[in-house]
Amino acid sequence: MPDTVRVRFAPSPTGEPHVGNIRTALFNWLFARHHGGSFIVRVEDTDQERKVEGALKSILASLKWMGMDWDEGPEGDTDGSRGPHGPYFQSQRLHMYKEAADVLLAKGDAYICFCTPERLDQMRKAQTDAKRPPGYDRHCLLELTAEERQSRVDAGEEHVIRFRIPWELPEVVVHDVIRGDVTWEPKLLDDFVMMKSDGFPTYHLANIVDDHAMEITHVMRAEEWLPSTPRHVLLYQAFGWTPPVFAHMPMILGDDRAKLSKRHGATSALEYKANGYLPEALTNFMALLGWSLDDHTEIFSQEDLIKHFTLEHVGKAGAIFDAEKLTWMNGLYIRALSIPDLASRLQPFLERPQAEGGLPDDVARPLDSDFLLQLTPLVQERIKTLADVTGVLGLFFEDIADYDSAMLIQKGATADNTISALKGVLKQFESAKTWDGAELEAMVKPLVDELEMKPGQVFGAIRVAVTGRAVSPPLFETIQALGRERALSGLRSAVAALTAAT
RNA sequence: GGCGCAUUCGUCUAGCGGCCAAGGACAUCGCCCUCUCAAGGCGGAGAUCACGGGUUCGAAUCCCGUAUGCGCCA
Repeated sequence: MPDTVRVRFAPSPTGEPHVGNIRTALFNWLFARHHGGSFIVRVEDTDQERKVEGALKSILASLKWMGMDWDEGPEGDTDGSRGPHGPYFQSQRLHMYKEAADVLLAKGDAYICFCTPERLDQMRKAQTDAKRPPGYDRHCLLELTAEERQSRVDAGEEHVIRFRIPWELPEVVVHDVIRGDVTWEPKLLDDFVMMKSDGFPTYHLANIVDDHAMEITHVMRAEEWLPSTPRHVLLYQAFGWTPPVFAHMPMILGDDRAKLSKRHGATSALEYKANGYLPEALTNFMALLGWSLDDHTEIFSQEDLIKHFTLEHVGKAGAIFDAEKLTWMNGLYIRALSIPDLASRLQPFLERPQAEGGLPDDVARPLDSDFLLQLTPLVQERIKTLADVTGVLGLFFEDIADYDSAMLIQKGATADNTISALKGVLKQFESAKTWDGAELEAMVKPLVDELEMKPGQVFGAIRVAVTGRAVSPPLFETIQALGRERALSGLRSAVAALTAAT
């Protein structure tokens, strides 16, 4: 590899950080880190119409959340000054595009066009009707003299600048690392607009000018950009610049194989964060969307990814975003976390407002972190996302839920022996010297034999009595965490309820 | 409509001419473990490698065509 790899992630601040874009960022970032190169963030904000307030902030936050740091790019949301090739906001580099356009104008590789949208529509319609491929007919290049064009510009007439595609060339080929050589006929490409009438460049121009100025060595972007690449190659040729290496990565699709979009579910990286996914898991999962190392390894730390990521292993076909597999992987990562680490990640999810999935609002915040530390082992292997925690641990913070006393009677048990069991357990627990799960369990065991019941019948009854639920973490650890008072009162009300019912 | 890319189990993929009558993982099913729920272990089912032609002693792997899907432009 060349000594200094320089790659860039070039988001438009027009919306949420789409996982497709974040995956592109990840591949670029991994490539840079693998080769010891630079990762540059450049903000492509020339489309003022589509600019969305706060979008850039979310995009940068996503990168940071997933541990992708950049060597050059924005310092904050508006300060594009980190690095020697700035500014890194395209809206602050307009003069460079203007100068570049003037160079091509002077060389005759570009020309000024005054055609109105109405005329263009008419032209296209005629072409379509004649079953010919639509494309600009070079009206302003062929029908107008240079002097005419200049005088109309001087008169202040609205105009755009078009790139003159070298139709005389037999072919233009794009060398793509992933797909090999892809060839186009220049005749089939039309003279695209590179400068709009408002003085803003189009994507094509700005992109090439910046990639060249920023000394980008590898352009890695989604496959949807492949069709515009021949135009870019032609631009590089017109400027006399060496193009970067291109690599078009497979797209991320929804379950209907169409480009992943909002109607397929969560598409923003920050949504996954809010839904309780770990950045480690998302990173690992996304890396595997279009890339793989071998036939058996699939769990990769960020460090592993950096070590192994190469373009040779990037696939060609689009990949469906399988949220189920992501969820499985997230569970795996949760189980691998240390208890203190997990506890601190869980805390904000429990402390969210109730309406957003947190504990009931009458539970005091912040939560006691020692208590949470004690509860964490009980959830660790029972949740797949951090957001699942409320469902599992809620019972430790709420009053016992109302339940039908019939729930106390387990399969194969009777009201009578269940009452006896509960009374026996209550008596034992009341006499307990210490409140330790293992000791409490040892007290219950003989009772089970004595009553000739199955362990599950007794345990199940106790579970419902102390939690109000049929499902909970392991019983005696739960009872220990619940505390003596809560356990005893649960047992008492259970006995009372059952007795009253019979 | 034009151009381009892609096509291996439902899904993510391994495979770069013989090791493949195709391997792993998710999901699914069954069994084991077990106080519930999980987690974990074991096992099953699941792909005529889109289809049709070539090339070759030999093709999932190379070439051509067709189909389908997707993308871009309009």
